[in-house]
Amino acid sequence: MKIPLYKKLHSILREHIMTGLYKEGDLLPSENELCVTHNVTRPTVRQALNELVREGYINKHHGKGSIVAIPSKEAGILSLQGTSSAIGKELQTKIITKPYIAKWDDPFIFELSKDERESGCIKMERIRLINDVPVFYETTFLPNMNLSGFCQRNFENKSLFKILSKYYGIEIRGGRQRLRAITAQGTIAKYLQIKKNKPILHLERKMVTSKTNFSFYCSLYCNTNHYTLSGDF
Amino acid sequence: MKIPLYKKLHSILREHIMTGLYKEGDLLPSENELCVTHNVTRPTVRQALNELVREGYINKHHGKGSIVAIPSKEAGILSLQGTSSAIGKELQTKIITKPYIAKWDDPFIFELSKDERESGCIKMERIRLINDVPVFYETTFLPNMNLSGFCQRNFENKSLFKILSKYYGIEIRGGRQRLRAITAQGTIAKYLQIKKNKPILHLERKMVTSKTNFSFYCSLYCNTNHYTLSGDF
DNA sequence: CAAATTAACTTGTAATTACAAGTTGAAAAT
DNA sequence: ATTTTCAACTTGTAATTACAAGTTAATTTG
Repeated sequence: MKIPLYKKLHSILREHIMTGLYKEGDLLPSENELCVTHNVTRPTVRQALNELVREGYINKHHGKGSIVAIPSKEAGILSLQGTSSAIGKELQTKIITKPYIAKWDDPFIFELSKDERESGCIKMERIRLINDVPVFYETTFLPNMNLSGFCQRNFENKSLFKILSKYYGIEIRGGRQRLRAITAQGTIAKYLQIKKNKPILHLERKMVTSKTNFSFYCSLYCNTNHYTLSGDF
Repeated sequence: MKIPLYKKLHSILREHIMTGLYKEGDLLPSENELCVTHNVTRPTVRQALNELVREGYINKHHGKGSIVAIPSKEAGILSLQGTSSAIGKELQTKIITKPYIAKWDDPFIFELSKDERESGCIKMERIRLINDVPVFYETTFLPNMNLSGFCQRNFENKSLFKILSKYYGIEIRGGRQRLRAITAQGTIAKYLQIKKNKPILHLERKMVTSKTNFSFYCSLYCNTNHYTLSGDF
């Protein structure tokens, strides 16, 4: 396969930033230095750097250089946040049903392209717990396109985003989300271990990725009693 | 003033798209044509077009051309969307309490800077109705900084965003939002004309603007029975 | 010594050239 | 008439050159 030089350089530099070779606040090598070390010309280097700026990995300063930044990831995507207590330590992911190949629901929560409909659907149900208390009940839907070995993977306590990024080179580029407040009933109340008619949040989300025409979807029920859904934009 | 050629071209083309000279779906003149008509070279044209792509005004297709698109504005900000019926026509805004100067709640829903706390608060309560049915109950909090005549303005059926943009040159740049599902009680149930204990959505939002150190806030209760909160990211 | 200058960096803008690669429709072959 | 081929578009990638303009630190000047 033929990968453009600026894309190669871009992923090399991004890798160096992500692995910590270049740390936050560091000055990246100058454009001319990068030209020499990677044997390309300045327009090519600049194309790679512009991508990094766009993604938030660096900030450029006229006359000074490129400074490494931490990209504020998942902007706009709502994610969990503790209301008061510390969060992050005791987050668990429990698999209810492992990924399996199924038909798309009809009608589906979002409009599907012909390609997506024809390729079928990989479905998967998970619960997220904080301090052993269930907070999310999430159903994920992925089109069954070039995801070899996906169903065999172990998702227990692993991030779907990271797995898609690491093993399939798929990054989230954007998407659409819809929110409703509903009351917990039957299965959902059971999974979230709350009483019937308690208010919960229902979030339907479409994720558009870096892989052309590849989107995936999720339907998520959240008990917002102790934690909120929050996000930057 | 010295404005780069690619920026000039960029704003010319953006203007043409916004005024409708190039409509959605139209094919933009080719890069070489733009070179001739604007008397610049292709790298310059491409730089201008790349900006337009980044902003969502056009999509480029290898071998084909640049197709005009409508940028999905207010990305990340959740806004109202009808579930089925047509929306947009029958949206009303009703003022519950006109803007008035008050003290900030303590504690406030977001952390405030010293400047904000000292300047005091402009408070305002509104209800949004669709087809005469209340959907939002919204309290807005603005720091009382350089907003001369704000309390005297008429907000009935007017967009706060547009007023801030038009009369004060303030544009929304980003922000943070938090979501919870709760049950309607007392005042809120009354304003939204729903029964007690019905599930509603509570959204707390901080808006960061183009004016340095100027942010404003809102607390919003939404009946998501017939309409959802939705947004792109 | 302190201030001003300058030289040596940095990124920003821009023209020029060349070829690769996807798209489309007209011309040629079947 | 239908298919195939191809020429004429389009955008994508990349090297080269040149100068403008912001930043920094060493050097010169007062």
